[in-house]
Amino acid sequence: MLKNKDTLTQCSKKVNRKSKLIVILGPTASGKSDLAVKLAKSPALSKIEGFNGEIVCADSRQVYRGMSIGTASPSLRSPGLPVVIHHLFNFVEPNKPLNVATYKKMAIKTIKDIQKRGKMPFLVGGTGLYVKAIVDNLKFPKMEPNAKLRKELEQKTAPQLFGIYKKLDKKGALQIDKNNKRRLIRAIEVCKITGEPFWTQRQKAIPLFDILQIGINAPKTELEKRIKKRTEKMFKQGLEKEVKKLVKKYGWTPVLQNTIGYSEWRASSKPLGGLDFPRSHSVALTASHATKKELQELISLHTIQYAKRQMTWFKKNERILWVKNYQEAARKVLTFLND
RNA sequence: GCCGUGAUAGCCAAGUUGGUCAAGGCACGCCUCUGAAAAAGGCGCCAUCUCAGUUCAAUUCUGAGUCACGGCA
Repeated sequence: MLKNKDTLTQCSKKVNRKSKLIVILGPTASGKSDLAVKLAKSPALSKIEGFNGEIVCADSRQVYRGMSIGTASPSLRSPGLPVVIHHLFNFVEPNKPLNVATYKKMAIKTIKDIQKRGKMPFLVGGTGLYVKAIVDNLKFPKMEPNAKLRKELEQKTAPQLFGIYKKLDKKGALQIDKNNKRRLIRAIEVCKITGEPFWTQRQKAIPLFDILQIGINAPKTELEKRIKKRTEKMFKQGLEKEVKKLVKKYGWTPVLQNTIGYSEWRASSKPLGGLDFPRSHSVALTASHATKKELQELISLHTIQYAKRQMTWFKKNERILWVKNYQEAARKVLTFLND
């Protein structure tokens, strides 16, 4: 049954069919990376001619160099798994932040290149916006962040910023998050420099690829358990050393300050009421045994919270096919490829 | 055993010289998302240790009890 269909679609494929892209997403610690590797090298799937996967990162932190342990980079995972080529991992200095728009350009270029070589790209990661940028082909306002203007606007209060924005973009003002300074600043930035209202510049373009989105998730309690275990493992793998090394080399860059597993080691990192976190944790970089344990708990908590936020993002995406295991995923991939 | 201090949400923690009391913060639940996204922001949820007294009215004042912490012995 599939064979007949196959020959039929084979023809049209060459004419105007978009190239295929498989997206694997889910919350942190759900097992995306392992699943992707297995799918990419699956013997069952390799029967299909030309099927041979390469992985492209869709994770806003795994792109940075030297942050392997804290971001659970695939480079140090599951030594038993087959070797698959990974792209856009571990390649940016943590003092040169990468943003969505730049990421999108690079990812698309990488995906197209993989397709050109006759291989199947797997976009793998948990950063909702990054995935969306590719899947929905988001068209970002062509306006690079302006550090000077941002600094200037940063001094103002949210109501003040809202006042400014209202004058520049009436329609946008009705919808924007009034209390969110970061968004207001970006919106003003775009309006001021491009001379056009921000809201009309947020657009989607025609999708670039024929996309299958596979989501993997676990029940909440199980995911929490896995996160705790993984955090413990990070400490054993030498997270402390990694953090120290990075801080020594780059200082507390915005990236390091904004990454779970790293920021917690910082002196001024916010203590947590619920955990009764001691002030002494400000000496985290020379942490005592007790403090380290608390630090580990804090990192686990932050990771669990992050996982929930990720799910909030993914829940909305109705095109995601949620699977429980490799078999289910493999079946979906097979159908997708034969389609 | 005696003296002192305290007891407010799952945790931390304000004010009320008596007026439907109940600020914050964290956790927890839900959500928003177009160049910082592991970011930023929004909404929701939960409370005065027990018993008695004074009073029109007690979370607040008084007494006793219970528990906790500190000191003395």
